Amino acid sequence: MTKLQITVDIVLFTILERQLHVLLIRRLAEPFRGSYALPGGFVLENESVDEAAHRELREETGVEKVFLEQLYTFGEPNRDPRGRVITVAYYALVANSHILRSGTDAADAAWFALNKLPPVAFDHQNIIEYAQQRLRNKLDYSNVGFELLPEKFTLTELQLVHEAILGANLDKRNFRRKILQQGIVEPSKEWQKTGRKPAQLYRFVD
Amino acid sequence: MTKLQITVDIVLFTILERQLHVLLIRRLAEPFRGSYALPGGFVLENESVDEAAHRELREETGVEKVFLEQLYTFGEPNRDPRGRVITVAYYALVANSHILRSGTDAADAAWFALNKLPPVAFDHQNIIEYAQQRLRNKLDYSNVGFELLPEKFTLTELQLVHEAILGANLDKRNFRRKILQQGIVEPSKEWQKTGRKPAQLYRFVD
DNA sequence: TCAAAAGTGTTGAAGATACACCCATGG
DNA sequence: CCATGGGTGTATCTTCAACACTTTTGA
Repeated sequence: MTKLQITVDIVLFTILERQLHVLLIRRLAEPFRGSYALPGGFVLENESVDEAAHRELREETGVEKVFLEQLYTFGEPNRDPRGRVITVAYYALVANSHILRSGTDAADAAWFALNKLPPVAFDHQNIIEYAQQRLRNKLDYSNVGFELLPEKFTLTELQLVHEAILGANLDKRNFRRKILQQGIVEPSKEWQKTGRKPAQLYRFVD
Repeated sequence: MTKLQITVDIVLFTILERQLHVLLIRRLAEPFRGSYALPGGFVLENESVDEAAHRELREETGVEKVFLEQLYTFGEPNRDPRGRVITVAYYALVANSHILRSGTDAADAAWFALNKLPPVAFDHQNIIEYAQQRLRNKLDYSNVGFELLPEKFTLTELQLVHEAILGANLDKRNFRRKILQQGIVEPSKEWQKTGRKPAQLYRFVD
């Protein structure tokens, strides 16, 4: 009897060039050596599953203190050729200002746009699609969009985040009205001066 | 090193006396011997986690072919005093016309209204609350309510299901209009004759 | 004839959608 | 001076919420 094992896998999203991207890591070991896979690893004896997800994300990508939420548990008997491995999938969001640590674990990590994914190991393609769907749904009834932005942001940047997640264009005036009358942002005293015309920087309020 | 184990636990809902009820089973073994717990058990080597949930539900309650959906995975290290046990929680819905099998496994199974739960073992109280919340949310954007009714039902019965899940009263005219214009029910040719005035029996259409 | 549950429309408020132009700045 | 992206209002439609009486039947 082979031992049953539990892993966590994390779908880490960010926005790059107005598109939703996912972090993948090239596998150095068999099986699926050389192909890309989600960051993740085994759950240790004395940590919760949530802690394992945070730890693996930190070890493999250097990313800490991010939004991280459990997604679904994938438990088909043959999803991993090494034996019986059940994985608890998570998804996480980082602003693109976060920088990936270049360490041994993260040696070959890279961001991929969702419509340009390479072939991925195991059932990770499924997991990624499931995460994307969850993120879209969640955008409707929560403030999850802010997790993909730095502390201060313009309303146009926020709109681009929503458009990237939904994969659709939104009307600028309707979007701004909706966000402002929800009262979930407040103007900071700063203006973004990098564009043609200065733009008001906002901050998320809880 | 103690072996890591995976269980499934199932929150089985039904409607009794206009109230949402949960099925609990009295434990015959330590720990928590004599207290109530959710039906569930260990995931076997060659079955998927979903299959394990279906199997445990069948074995412990006799219930088959019901709506069953994964809820959340609870993985705190000390949630089970026997050792490291991670549980994948599910919730399931049955019409109250389904009858519990009286077998050895289900010897002491009983339905409890959600506001009259006895003390329950492990972290099962949490799991039940989580399931109730999920069910409420799901009612808004899905047809999950029909799973708690027999094939043919009156609109008033459907409304009572919604009210039981939401814990609130609904306006009859608004409710009926909403359901009918969604086009998710069709009138059958039968009428329910048990009440004072005959009521149209409807059927769910997909 | 009375009690109980079935069935049926309208109105007002709020929220969502569609739509186009002027402004400030850097190059 | 022009190209770029920032910023702003209104009209319409759809959706949701509030609200009360008549009908059929069994007891």
